[in-house]
Amino acid sequence: MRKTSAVTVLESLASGVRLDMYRLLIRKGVEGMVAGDIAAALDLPPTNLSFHLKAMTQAGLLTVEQEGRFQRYRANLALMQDLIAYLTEECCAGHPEQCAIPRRAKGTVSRTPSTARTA
Amino acid sequence: MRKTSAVTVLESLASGVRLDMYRLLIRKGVEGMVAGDIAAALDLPPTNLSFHLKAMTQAGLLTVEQEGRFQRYRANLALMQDLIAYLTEECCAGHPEQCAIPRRAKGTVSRTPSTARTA
DNA sequence: TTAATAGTTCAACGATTGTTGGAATATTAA
DNA sequence: TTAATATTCCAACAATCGTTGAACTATTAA
Repeated sequence: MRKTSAVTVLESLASGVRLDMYRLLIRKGVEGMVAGDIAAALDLPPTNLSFHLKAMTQAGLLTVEQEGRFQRYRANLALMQDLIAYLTEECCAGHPEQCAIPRRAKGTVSRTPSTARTA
Repeated sequence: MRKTSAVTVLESLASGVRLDMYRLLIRKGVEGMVAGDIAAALDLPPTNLSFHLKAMTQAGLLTVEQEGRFQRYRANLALMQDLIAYLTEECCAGHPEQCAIPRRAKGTVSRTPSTARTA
């Protein structure tokens, strides 16, 4: 992950509203949620919801898929894993015995339901 | 971790400068770095550096310890772990088989060099 | 004591962000 | 076709954020 991407992802999580949106969607997994249901769950006016959904989708944190007149949003789990790796990269470099952050084996790549952008 | 704390931590990482600062410090582990060396490494004017160090320290992401006329900063690894747990909490709730995010065993707590606030 | 070094605080400014209502677009139902 | 529903786009405004220079405090060296 590049720095600019990491900043964009972090920005798009750094607000109470967007954090709620992301956590709501990550719970739903592959099912995801349509925009209207997210609005209802979090009690947000549609304009505002759309603003945040767009920001998060552009950051890659969410994916969208059209379903008739609904838009279904899903959390992008792979990107979250990349972010976590970026944040903890080379933690305690050269002194793994001091380090409390769990390390992933090198080359470990996990399969994800869907990483592709739908938009 | 509470939502307000998570937002504060994410805000304090959501900028190129602060992300660089954090990643620099997490590499140093328990050694940490004094403010002047951080400024030199990232080529930042002291006023600006101090502004960001303060924000990150108040968010709990960094700890400070005075050493004579120097201030030594260290990354708070425990808080990063809490944040990661918060972000991935209840991922794919009820459908672990769909989920690509690695789960931590319940009750897993890792020892960290220092979690206490020094200031 | 005086001077130098390390770092923080303050005030100001420009830039960016979040929220809102209203208008626009797209899809489905009547 | 027309009307209703779902969602996005646009413009405006207030609020917040990041950067800077100048002034300040604390510690150490001369």
